[in-house]
Amino acid sequence: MRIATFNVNSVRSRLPTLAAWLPSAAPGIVCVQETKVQDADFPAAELRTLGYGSSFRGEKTYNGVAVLWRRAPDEVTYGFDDGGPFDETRLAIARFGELWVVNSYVPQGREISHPMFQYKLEWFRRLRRLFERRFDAARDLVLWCGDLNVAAEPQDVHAPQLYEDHVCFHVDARRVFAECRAWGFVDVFRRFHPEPGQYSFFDYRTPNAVQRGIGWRLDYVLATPRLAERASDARIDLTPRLGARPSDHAPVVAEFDLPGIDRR
DNA sequence: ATGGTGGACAATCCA
Repeated sequence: MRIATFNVNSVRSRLPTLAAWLPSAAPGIVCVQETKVQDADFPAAELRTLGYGSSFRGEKTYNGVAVLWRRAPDEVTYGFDDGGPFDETRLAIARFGELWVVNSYVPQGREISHPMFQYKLEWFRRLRRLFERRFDAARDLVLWCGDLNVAAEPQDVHAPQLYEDHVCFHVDARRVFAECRAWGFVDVFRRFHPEPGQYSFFDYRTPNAVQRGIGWRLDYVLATPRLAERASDARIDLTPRLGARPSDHAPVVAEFDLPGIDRR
């Protein structure tokens, strides 16, 4: 079972990219972020012609998450259930048999001094409490995917010394992300790629960023231990960037031995 | 120190 996460930066403008990438990459499940479309206008029919069903929650212009699948999930819920902001266009939880897929688009935070940065920190704390309430880290098969808008370690950004005050590398953002992971997640991609220079995000404003290695790892595939031990590979797929209008993010793709999920 | 590009949507906001 191949599972991917992909911040598409508008699912409608990225349809040609998806039409080229989905058949060749052939993921069974794709966690999509930044669809930037309200539900009435989501291109479900176009994705269906590519062989994928979709579950989605979006809004006009901003945010939006979707789960693309070859075999339909048993249930999908959106947003938080803790009485705080629902953020249903940033969080989707889909169950495929025993496999729980948590797809998140974490708030970027804007600036360290901006209220949205505190909102971002609180978002990670809320997500950790959601994991605590809903799942058993030692037993359940939970996959946490998405654009998490944090470079976890210095090797996850091309010039860490430049970005200590950046909302995606500030020590407070890295700490709450680490505390959320510590609930019980393994960084599946990093297990297969311990080497530096593996980035999933390249700023549009940096010319030839990929070729120059000027990027960030902001997109993650994280798994509870029982799921992580079934992983056989993970990679950042730069081929969608070969198209005419690439997203600023690249997909992260991982392979899991989950025969019961494929054939359920 | 600043601005660089791209997306949505129609003047800026967000990343």
